[in-house]
Amino acid sequence: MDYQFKDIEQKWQKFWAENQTFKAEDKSTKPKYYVMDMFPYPSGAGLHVGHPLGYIASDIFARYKRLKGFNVLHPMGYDSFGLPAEQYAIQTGQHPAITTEANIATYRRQLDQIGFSFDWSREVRTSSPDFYKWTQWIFMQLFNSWYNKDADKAESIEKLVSHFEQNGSAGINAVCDDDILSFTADEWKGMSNQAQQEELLKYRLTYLRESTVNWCPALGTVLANDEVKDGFSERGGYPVEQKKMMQWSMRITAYADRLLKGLDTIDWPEPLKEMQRNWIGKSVGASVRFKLENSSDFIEVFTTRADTIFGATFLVLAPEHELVPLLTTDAQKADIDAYVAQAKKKSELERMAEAKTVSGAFTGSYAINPVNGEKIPVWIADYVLAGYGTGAVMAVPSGDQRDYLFAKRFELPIIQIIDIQKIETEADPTKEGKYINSDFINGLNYKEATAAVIAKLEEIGAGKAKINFRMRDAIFGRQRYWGEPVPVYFKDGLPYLIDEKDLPLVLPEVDKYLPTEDGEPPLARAKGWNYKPHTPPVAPSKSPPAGETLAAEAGSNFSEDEKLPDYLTGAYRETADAYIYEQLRDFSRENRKNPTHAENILWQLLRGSQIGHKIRRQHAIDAYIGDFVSLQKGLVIELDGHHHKLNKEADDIRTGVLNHFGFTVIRFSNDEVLENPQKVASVIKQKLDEMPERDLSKLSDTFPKRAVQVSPTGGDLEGASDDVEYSYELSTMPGWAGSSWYWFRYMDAHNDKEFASREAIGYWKDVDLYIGGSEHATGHLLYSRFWNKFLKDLGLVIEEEPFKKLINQGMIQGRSNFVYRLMDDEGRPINTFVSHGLIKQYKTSPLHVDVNIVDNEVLNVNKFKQWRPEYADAEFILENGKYICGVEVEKMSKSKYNVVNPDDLIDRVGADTLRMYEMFLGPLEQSKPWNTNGIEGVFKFLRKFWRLFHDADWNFKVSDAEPTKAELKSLHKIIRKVEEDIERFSFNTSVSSFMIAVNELTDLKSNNRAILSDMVIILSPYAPHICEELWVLLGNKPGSLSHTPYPQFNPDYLVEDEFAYPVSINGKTKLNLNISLSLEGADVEAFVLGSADVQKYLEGKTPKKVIVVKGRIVNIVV
RNA sequence: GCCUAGGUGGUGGAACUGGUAGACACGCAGGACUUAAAAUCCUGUUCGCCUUAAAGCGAGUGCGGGUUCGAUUCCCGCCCUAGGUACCA
Repeated sequence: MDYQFKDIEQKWQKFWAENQTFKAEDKSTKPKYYVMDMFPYPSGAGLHVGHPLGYIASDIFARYKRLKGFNVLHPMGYDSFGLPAEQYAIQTGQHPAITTEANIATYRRQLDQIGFSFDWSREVRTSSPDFYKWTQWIFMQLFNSWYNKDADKAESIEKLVSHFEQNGSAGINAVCDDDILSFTADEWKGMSNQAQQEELLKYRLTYLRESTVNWCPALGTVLANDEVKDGFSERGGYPVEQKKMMQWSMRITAYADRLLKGLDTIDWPEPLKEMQRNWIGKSVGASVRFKLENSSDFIEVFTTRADTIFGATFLVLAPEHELVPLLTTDAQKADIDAYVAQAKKKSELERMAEAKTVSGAFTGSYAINPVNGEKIPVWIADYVLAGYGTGAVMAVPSGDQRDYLFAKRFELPIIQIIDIQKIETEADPTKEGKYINSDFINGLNYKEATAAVIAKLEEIGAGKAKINFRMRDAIFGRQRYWGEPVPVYFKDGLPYLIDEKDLPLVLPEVDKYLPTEDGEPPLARAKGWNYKPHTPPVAPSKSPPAGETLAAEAGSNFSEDEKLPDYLTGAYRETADAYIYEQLRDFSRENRKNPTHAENILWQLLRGSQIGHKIRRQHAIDAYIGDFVSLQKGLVIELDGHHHKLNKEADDIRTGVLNHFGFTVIRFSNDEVLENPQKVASVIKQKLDEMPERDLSKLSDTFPKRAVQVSPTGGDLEGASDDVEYSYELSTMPGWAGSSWYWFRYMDAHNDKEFASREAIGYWKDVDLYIGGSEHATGHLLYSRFWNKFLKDLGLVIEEEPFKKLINQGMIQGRSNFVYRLMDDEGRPINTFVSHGLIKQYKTSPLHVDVNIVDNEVLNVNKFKQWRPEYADAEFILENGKYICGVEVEKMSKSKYNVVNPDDLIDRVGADTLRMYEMFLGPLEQSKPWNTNGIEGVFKFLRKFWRLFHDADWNFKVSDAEPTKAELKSLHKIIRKVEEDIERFSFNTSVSSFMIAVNELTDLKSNNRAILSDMVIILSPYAPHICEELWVLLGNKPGSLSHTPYPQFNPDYLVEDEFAYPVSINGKTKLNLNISLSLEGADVEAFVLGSADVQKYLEGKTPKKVIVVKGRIVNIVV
């Protein structure tokens, strides 16, 4: 039979699936090899011909490694959370899970028919609760960790708490927020739980912070920096604006240095490493404090050129700098205000566009240069960015071009500080030469000067060496539906982790996938979606309550009130039912012992009956604990921490419940209390004075009592606890959450106890080869490295880096074809089309034409007429009887009719041809336009290969004779070549070599079993279907090919007796001479010079010199 | 501007550490088979000059220089293309 690719391919795809041929073994004596692809987002459009490029390469590699005796893990999955499914859901109401499921089915079908050797038993989907359970779990570990700079690793938050308990904040060197408090151990213990939690949040590796975010109103979500291009969303191109929002962030900056250092240890493409280095943006320099002339305040600047400090003739602040109002003198106020207002109005784009114009304003104030006491003016200008460094620079016009232009524009002094500096027309940033005009560093070179200046600054306390990073913490949240819910709920405005037992926190159903009317994320639409803790939320790190002892230790002012009333009697009993009270009692006691700073201050003014009303602290009412409560008047006074604004909805519910029970609620912010506690106290007093007295004796009647049965088996207890509900975090995780750790899940994809077992991680360790696109350079690939390092710090994984070797496959661009429609004199189109070579003679307009009806730029005119009804009677102006189309390289997209679908090609020439052709196209890493021209060549090659095994009538026929020397030479050449090529990922050249080998064997009329058998093994990674078929025809067991050993290369077969030496004269090759390889240099020279042909070329001249490179070349110099 | 990669026939591309530039394939041209087409096979194909032909001569890896017996490969300067990035102090 002729080569029947369709039957063969279907047969073997079925066989592999049924026999799980490619299932990786969990335990193996073989060495491991982990080959992974960047898993796809299953989009609705399905695969185009560019997508499989990387998958084919990794599949060839995986199959090759199996032949080489490795236990290969080669998995595939889907990055199935994401925006497109959600956009589609918004438009159609279709649940994203359904769309995603359907798209995955399409992807799977398309992948299967290319014949990949994936271990599908390990498939992962980031949107599956089994998977995102562990994404949430890792989030929880991040929440429970802080970064210890001294140990240079992440540690558990318990460790930090125990340090605080023993030593206070002293001796902690952490990566954390700027506004951390400093406190003693006693002060720490004296804080309320609320205050402690607030403080700890400043250390956690995932934390809440008000940050300026890229808000896209059209998409209703926040975008990462790399999703915004020039002020517009990358997806959809909607405008993006800056907005302040409370957001979850990941403290990736803690790992900046390790992320940078790690790059030197991994085998990744240089451009990609460079992008990461830029993104991290480490600059080594110094921070310097410039004292203000008439104030104790100072301006801190960051500089990478501390050595130039004697050339600093002014300071420049960003217009947004916080000291600007303070610095501005009355005389300059109008100028400064105008400039700041103007700068504010300018968008990022305008600022960039005006980069060349110099503008600024003088504040009127002066600062003192710490090294020489010079008085220098302080200016503001928008070339200084608030977001980088300290938002202030010391301007050295002689060395920095921007400072130079600024100095020229505003006539500020420019001081030459290096002897060889040329500063007549522009700044000269040289580091060569010796310093002048620079006091104690005069005569020093750059290195010495930098060290000397920093030493001096440190000595006088005016600065120190500092390293600055450009990288910012990564925002970790989207106001979107189709993502992982964050395993957090809010209590009193502070975030708490849900219990690990409650994972996965499953994405709830909503009626619409849009934000709510008041701008809350879609998850706010989920009915009754609230958290019910198993125990009241207490910080996990808290020491167990130790009754009076702890209270005594806490010292402080809480002695008299501390004696707890019997909880079953008295007023407490009146306002909370017994069960809930029991639940809340410990918690409210806890709070009382650990008030926030503001609570503490206010309590000192309210306690007892100082204001004429009896006030209770942390009093339980129904399921809530009021901060301060007057039972007589029915007033609840609440103090809000700064996280409170997050939780307006929860607060409203709370207020509603309290109102229901006859309480009025008034709120103050912590800031109000801290600023003016007396005023707050007097407002409270006034309010209480106005309110009528309540009849407390009737309170127990009006209070709706539940029938409480204290039962160990639950029952009503469950029902009762339903009321203790807290609002979940409503944003979801960003797209990169699941992809930041998925390679571990493949190692142990069905584990429901751990994200992956220790044994699995211990065996597979890391990814040996990772193939994917470079578009993830600063997103996925940076975050993955971050999470990997974090998990390593926790001792959960082994390697510091996740991906040992990484290859970027090039982008496959589209190649569009055009036809040229003729226009009449008025520019109206006529139904006549002009061939590309003739368009200069006519007035035409180009139109995209479907590339599938064009073959080698020749339009199939009949198919074109059928393509669109309006072209049915189109006419053509041809050249040489053909219609030639124009060509342009563009992105592959439906609207440009240049999408080539792998399904069509597989139907036409088969998967094996497609696989080999995609490799044959060129180097894997190079971007190139797709061009189907030429696929025939590969198809012909496979037919030719098939024919080697068959006689003229297509009967299978091989000979069992001893292989000839020529056959062995062809075989061993290709054995070595393919080995070398695969190891250096040069797949295109090995396809060429296969063609050469098959051409040679065809010429030799070889059908030798031993030779062909090895050929089948070598070719099988590239064209697995045809090889499996031939393998069985050769008499082997079906399916055994994939794990059969790769043939051993034997150099003996390539040894030659003779070599055709190219003989060149003065470097120009003139002829070839066959010379025995047993001859050494001098003999070769004698042989060459003895040759009559050579003498002819020498024309009687005597050679000056003869160079002989054995086995390579002979060159004669005359 | 800066960083990184790259620039080779009509096209995709090959040439491992300096050693016969253009492998392999497409396309194109000519031919064989066929009533014809498809398929298949054969020959030629870097450019220019010369020749009936065989052969020969010259140029040639973005441009200009250099090192070398010999450079697509190494060095210097420049031009162009792609990707990244930016008032980053």
